Amino acid sequence: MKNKSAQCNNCQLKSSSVRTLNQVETEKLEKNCTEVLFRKGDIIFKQNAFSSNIIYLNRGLVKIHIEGPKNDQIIKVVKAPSYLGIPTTFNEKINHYSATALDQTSVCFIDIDVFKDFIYKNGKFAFELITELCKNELNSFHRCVNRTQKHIHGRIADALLFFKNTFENNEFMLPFTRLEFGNFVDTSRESVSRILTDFKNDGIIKLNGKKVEILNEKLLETISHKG
Amino acid sequence: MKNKSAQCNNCQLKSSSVRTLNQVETEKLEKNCTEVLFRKGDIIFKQNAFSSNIIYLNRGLVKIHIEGPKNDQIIKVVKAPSYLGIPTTFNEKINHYSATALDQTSVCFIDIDVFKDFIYKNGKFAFELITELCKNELNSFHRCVNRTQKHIHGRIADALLFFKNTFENNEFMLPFTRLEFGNFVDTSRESVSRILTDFKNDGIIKLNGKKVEILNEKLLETISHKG
DNA sequence: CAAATTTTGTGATGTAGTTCACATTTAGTA
DNA sequence: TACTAAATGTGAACTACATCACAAAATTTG
Repeated sequence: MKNKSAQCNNCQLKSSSVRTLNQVETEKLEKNCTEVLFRKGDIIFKQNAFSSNIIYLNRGLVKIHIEGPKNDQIIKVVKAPSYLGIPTTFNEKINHYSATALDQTSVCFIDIDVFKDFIYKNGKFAFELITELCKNELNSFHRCVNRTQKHIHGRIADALLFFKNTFENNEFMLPFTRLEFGNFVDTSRESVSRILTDFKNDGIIKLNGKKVEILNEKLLETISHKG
Repeated sequence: MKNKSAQCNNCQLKSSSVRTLNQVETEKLEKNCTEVLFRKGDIIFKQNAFSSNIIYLNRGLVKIHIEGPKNDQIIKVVKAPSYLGIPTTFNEKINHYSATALDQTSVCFIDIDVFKDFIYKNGKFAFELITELCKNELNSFHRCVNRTQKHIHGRIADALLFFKNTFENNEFMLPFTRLEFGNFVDTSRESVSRILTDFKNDGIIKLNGKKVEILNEKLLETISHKG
């Protein structure tokens, strides 16, 4: 974990809400914001710990996960640039979920009072934030429906297509162990193994450890739709 | 469906955001707001239809549901007073889910531009709204984890405790058919039947059709926790 | 109020996916 | 570079629920 003073003014990775800030506001943000680096596996914030800052993901990939009654569940995987866990920080004393870096990751910690002040005083800022929160809620509804109603083959197909989109490439390294993959799609690590080799044997993907190449995207989509 | 002109100023059921409005703003709201009554089973808004208004539930009980790949899934049951489906209306062309009245229900349709204007110009209004959206997202995460990780007995126990809380009474009428109950807890209607009679036989509830009385809340909670 | 329709309960059967067990492989570290 | 620990693959047995089938209630409607 490494600390840098933030350079919000020159930052190329502003959120749509931060882009609404004027010069004076941006300087205020800069004074109340630190950039921190995390390595793969580092915990950025932890469920049940006190929440203190608004966290903005500049660079890297992060998993958001909740300790459930049975397993750790990976609710979503977030790619920079994006806010991390506004709901868990905003007017909540403790974090309702954890965030863990899946690769080399850079994060801005923003003072929550400064952030709230922007909401109060800058209508555009509030508006952009609300828009983002609404999008998140819709996504989480759809993810939940898919999680509960699709069979494993469909859910794993979904996950592979999701990674294809986030890495913007047909070939990518899974940022997960098989167990984590299982926690992402609500199955056991054994089932993940079995289904990935199914897909490999059917010529849908090329598979070598964590390296995946999607060979037949169409078919993956069919499997996703049919559940 | 019956239409009334709204009386926002005297309304006793204001949302925390609307409570932040001043006299002038409240009058503006009143001019751009109509109250509509729905009966049990009426659709308030429908998935894939164009979304047009912010909808505030004054009185009654509503189910929010999404058509999934397999079943209709009831995402949540909302009790008045509360906003209905801000995420689905806000900056989205079409509704991502449906809302259906579970009993006699009264709803305010608020012009979306007036609503957006409040966000831009009244920081407190925006702040309250953001707080509410954050709470909703956290709830939906927890619900999703419970849905996917608990066994049916646990999920049905959860649902019964939820109704106990929303009706604020140990005795209540289920607002659901067994099929809807199944869609609420992700099972078949048959399993709902079986497990409710299990609970009845174990003396945990008294059951007569849709009428339920919780006799052993402690045990229900244990079942809920153990999954 | 009688007929038609929807809702419900319950047994029998089927199955998707879990869990267990153990052999390999891979990665981490002293 | 060897030694240890973690991650992975795969067969076999098990199980929680789903699905099917049908009878009985309850509700709706002409």
